[in-house]
This record gives sequence, structure tokens and C-alpha cells, in this order.
Amino acid sequence: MDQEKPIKLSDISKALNLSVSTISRALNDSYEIGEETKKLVQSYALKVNYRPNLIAQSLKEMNTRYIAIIVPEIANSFFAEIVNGVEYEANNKGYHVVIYQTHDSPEREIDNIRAIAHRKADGLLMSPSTNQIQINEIMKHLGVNLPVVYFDRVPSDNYCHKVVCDNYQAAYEATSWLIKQGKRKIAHMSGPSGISISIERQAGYSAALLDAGISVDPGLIRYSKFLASEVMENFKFLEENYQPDAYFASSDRLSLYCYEAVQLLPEPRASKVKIVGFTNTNIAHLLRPKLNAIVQPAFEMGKVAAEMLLNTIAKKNKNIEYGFIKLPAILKNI
Amino acid sequence: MDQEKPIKLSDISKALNLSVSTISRALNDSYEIGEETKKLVQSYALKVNYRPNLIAQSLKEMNTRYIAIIVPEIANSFFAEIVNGVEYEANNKGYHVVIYQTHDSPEREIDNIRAIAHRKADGLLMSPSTNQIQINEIMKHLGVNLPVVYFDRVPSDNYCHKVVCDNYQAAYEATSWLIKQGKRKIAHMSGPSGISISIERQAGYSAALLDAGISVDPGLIRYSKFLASEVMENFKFLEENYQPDAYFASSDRLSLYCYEAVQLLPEPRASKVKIVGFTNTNIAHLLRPKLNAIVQPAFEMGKVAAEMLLNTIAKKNKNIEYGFIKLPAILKNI
DNA sequence: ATTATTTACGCAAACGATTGCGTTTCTTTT
DNA sequence: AAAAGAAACGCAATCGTTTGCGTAAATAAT
Repeated sequence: MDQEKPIKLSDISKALNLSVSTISRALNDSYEIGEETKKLVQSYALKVNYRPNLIAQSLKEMNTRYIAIIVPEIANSFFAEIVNGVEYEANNKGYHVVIYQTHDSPEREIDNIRAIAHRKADGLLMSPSTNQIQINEIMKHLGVNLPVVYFDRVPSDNYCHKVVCDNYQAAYEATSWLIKQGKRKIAHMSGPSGISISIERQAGYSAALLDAGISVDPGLIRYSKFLASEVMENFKFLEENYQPDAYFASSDRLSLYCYEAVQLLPEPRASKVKIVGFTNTNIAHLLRPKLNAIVQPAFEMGKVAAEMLLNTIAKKNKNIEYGFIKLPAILKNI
Repeated sequence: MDQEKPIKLSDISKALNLSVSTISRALNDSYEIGEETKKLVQSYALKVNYRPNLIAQSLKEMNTRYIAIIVPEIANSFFAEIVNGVEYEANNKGYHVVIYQTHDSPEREIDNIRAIAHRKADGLLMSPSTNQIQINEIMKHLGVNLPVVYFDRVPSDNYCHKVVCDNYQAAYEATSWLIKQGKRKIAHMSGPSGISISIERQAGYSAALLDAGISVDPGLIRYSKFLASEVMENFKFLEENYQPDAYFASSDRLSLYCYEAVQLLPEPRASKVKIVGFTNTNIAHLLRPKLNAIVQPAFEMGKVAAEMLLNTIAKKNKNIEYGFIKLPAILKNI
């Protein structure tokens, strides 16, 4: 049906006995071209199904209409939903999304950033793994000079674009709920110390305790990477030394590991221990006992972050005013 | 630290008083360039951190070193693992992976294919949604002229590259296991009729029944799209008309919907009804009661499919011998 | 010593699109 | 009627690389 080789401007040029520049301008609806000529060219282009070569356009305009996003794992519903939000917004504006995974390796993160810059994506969305304070420096050092929007885990300084959910509020609510259930010895399974989400969620947790007249026991707060093994170790430690009557887990994976650990406890303790976590897992509702969890507005976060990025790309370094958007998260499954 | 504008060949050319072509050849280690010149150029390029402009290379060589993959949803562990396998293989060979989602919409599938061709990806991996018999025709009609490898759901003809798991065998084993548990009235929740996975899995199901001396009742076989609503309807129908003592669900999502439906049954029936499905969900082990399921070698499938695709890309239309790879799947959680 | 061959490099044309500027023709102004 | 302006189009450079071909100098062959 269609031609073997894609049609280019010069093909149309020859067929219509017009110069290549006229064809180009006619298709771009330039004022320099007469109306009849435009009609002629445009209808012919339509007839032969002309599509501009995007690579050539990229070379000329020095952009790719690709935006990149770096996530730990797409097999994580939270990040998958973020990606969906990004995709939704980007596709609406003619951009495509390239997903990069770090699998929680900082080396891969660096490699990805480097590759993204090399491939000349027009912008980058990321949730930096560690060293968040230095991430901006790292980017500079890598010679990365693209618009960046951070989401979820974000740097602490204000010279960058950020999209997060209200971690403090969510953690406060979750902890308060546990307290309302009569729990007082509430352990906190936190992510790595030093990253934004850990800090904010811990602050919400502590505030809820204090507001309820419960003192914060630092021994009940345990940090771990997003690894089952580390969570299990911390869990074991807490069970042996504290026997908490509830757990508040600070992220999607931590919640599931923690949930699993609780299920493995002997009865009657297993059913006594309450647990609240974060999760966007789409089959969370199938779990028995229920996993009470904070659900983040992941799709919305991705959408908003993409909007922010595309706006920044559009104004091309002019008017660099950094944005910071915080979305509410809700406690579900209760 | 690094320069504002990226270094290009002409910059090196000026700095070293050599022609651009010499620089290019020296960096590409051409035999036409003297050893000392090569050393000079290469060390200088290293010093100024030269990186070739990939867009320019793309334009010249008419390739992008991007491969595309179309999946229904990345928020589905099965597809996420496939993507991981693809990514692993592709990155090892200098390719990047662009993921496109259809969200089960055939229109989006077409749009994606068109966009991928337009963006000039070097190859495409896909699991066509419907109309598999015509998918090759559709691709031709769209003027798509890229190497394609199909996985999971595949066209029936042999003039294409295909990677699947042994659906027949897996379904046979799953059904046999149910029979071994004493079940005889086994319903089959199938995907849409007409697509390869439905056909093969149903064949395995039927064969297992017949081999056990159980006749196949067509009324026990229900087809549905991958929608909770359709599965629920079929489930209701079966419960009202047949009261099966077991369910065999034919895909990841169907399994979870079916599992959910069974859990909603009143006792004691809920605990009587056995269910076997397909799933690659990473938290399947948290479900109580257990979800007995076939786990597909998704990562491996993706890896193999990517290998196949990259090989095809490498030999550029020469030697088109189509491959068909079938990997074993295993029954887990029993 | 003359011719043939190799070595090592430069020139310029691609790849496909965009765009500043020049040129022609036609219309308008004074 | 002469000058000025506008309208409609073409030429050629450009984006950054790659590569066929030409050419000078150096080496080898006769």
C-alpha cells in the first residue's frame, strides 16, 4: 500500500516543480507562500502521505521530543502509576517518554543520567536514590544540562523543581489512626535516613505521637534500604527488644515486607499487631488481613511533574522560577 | 566543570589543525589515519570529553538505537518483567528501550505503532491485542517497515518472529493438578477467543480433562476481555448454572479477578472452590488462601525476544529466517 | 631514475529538514 | 511615470557526522 522509502521534501519538490524551501514553508503554513501553492503542496503531501523525518528535525532544532524518567522499578505500582501520569501528559503534548530503571543501584542511576544526556532527551524526571543533597552537584559534574523535575524523593534545596505528596500529613494521619486503635507502642519502619520521604514521614509520625501525649522512643525507629533482608532484620530486632503493638511502614516495599513479616508471627500475636503502611499496589485489596495503607496520588504526581517539566522545556531557560507542588495523600482500606 | 556547549568534531578539527574527516576517522580508528595522528586526536578527544552527537549519527546512518516495546500495562508484573528482560539485553548491546502502553485499547495500539515507525525505532517488540491474524497486514498498511518480534500473544502464521511460553503444557499441568486434587467440574476462565494464548491454554485444559477421562463441557468455558466486570459476569454465570468445583484462569489479570470473586463467595463454598491461574505478581505469595499459579519465565522471554530482535536488526533484512522460541512455564505455590 | 604503489590526509557531498537572504514580478504610492 | 513596497518564491547555508574520492608526499618496484 505504502511506499518503500519514506517521502521527503525533495520528492515533493521534484514532483511539483517547486523548490524544497517552498515545500517546507508551504507545509509549515508560512506567510511567504501563496495560498494556491499552499493548497497544492499540502494536498499533494497528504496524498503521498508525507511525514517529516523527525531525526532531521531533531538535528536542526536540537531537541528530540523525548523526555526521560528514572525510577527504581516499573514493577512497582507506585512508580508505574507515576509513569502513567507522565505518559498521559507528555503524549498530549507530542512528547514520548523513555523509562529508565535503576533497580536501586546508584551506579545505574549515574549511568542512566549520563545516557539520557547523551541521547539528548529534552528533559528528565527523577526520584534520586541517595545523596540527594549532592544530586544537583552530580548533575553539573556530569555535564548534564537539561531541565529536571524531581518527584517523590526530592533534594532539600529550593533551586529545583519538585513534586511530592504531603508525606508529613499522611504519616501523621496514619500514626494517629493507629493511636485511635488503642496502640501506643508504635514502631516505625523507615526508609534510608537522610532522604526526603524518610525525614518527612518520620516527622509526621513523631508529631502524631507527641500530640497524643506519647513520647517518641528512638529505639522504635528503624532505618533500612528497600530490601526484604534489611526489613526482616529490623523487624526481628524490634520483636525481640520491643514487641511493638503496631508498625508504621514508610514506603510501598517496606509495607509489604513488613506485612509479610507480621503474617509470619505466631498467633495470637500476628492478629494483634496492627500495621499501616504506604502502598499503591493494585491488588492490595485482596490481602487478608487487610493492609491499611496510605495511597499516594501517583498518577496525579506524574501528570503534574510532567506538566512542570514541559513548561520548563517550553520556556527554554528563560524565567527560571522553581516550582514546588505538594499533593494530598489519603489513608485507605480501613 | 564541563563546557556549556558540547564539543563537536569541528572544534577538535580547529584545535588540532586537522580536517574534520580526519578527526572522524581517527576517532573511529580508521586504517587511513596514521598512528601518531590517531593517538593525538583520541587523547585530545578524551581530554575535552568529546561525545559524538547521536542525532547527527542517526541522521547519517538512519537508525536510532532505540527499540520499542508495546505492552498493555507496565503496572502488570508479567509485562514489567518482560520489559526488564528486554532492557537487560538491549542495554548490553547499546540500545535503549522505549515502552509504549496500550491500556488495552486497539486504537492506542495502532497509534503507538504509527508513532514508533514515525520516530524510526530500529525495531519493535509487541504482544498484539486482537486481530492477530491480520496484524501483519495492518503493519504493512501502516507503512511500518521495521523488524518485529512478537511475544506472548503471537500471530498464527509462520512469517514472523515469535517468543512464547509453553502455554499448552502449562495449562495441561495446571488442569491436571486440579484433577489430582479431586476436582472434576473445572471451569475455564479464558481470555478473548481467537488470540493465541487463549487457544493454546484452552487446548491444554481440554487435553488434561480428556486424558483424565473427563469430558469437556463447552458451557464451562467462558471468554472475557481482561476486565474485572466481564470476569465477574462470567463468574456469576458459572456459579448460577454450574457451581464448578474449580477454576482455571487463563491469564494474570483473569486469575486475580477470579481469585477475588471466589473470596467473595459465601462459606463454606469459598474454601471449597480451588483455583489455578497464571500470575507473575510479585506479591502473590502474600495471598491467603494461596493462589496456585503458573509463573511464566517473563524475564527470560523478554531477553530472548530482544536477542532475536537485535539479531534481525543487525543483519538488516538479509537472511530473513523467522524464529519461534517456546519457553517452559512452571506451576508454583502449591 | 622513472613509474607504480602505498600512506595519510583534505574536499565536498551526503542524511532531511529549516531559514536568512536575495531575486523576481506585481501592485501601490506620490 | 518613477520610485517604493509587497508578495511569492529560490539559493544556499546550517545542524554534526560519515564517507567516496581526489591528491600530495613518501615508499617500493622496475
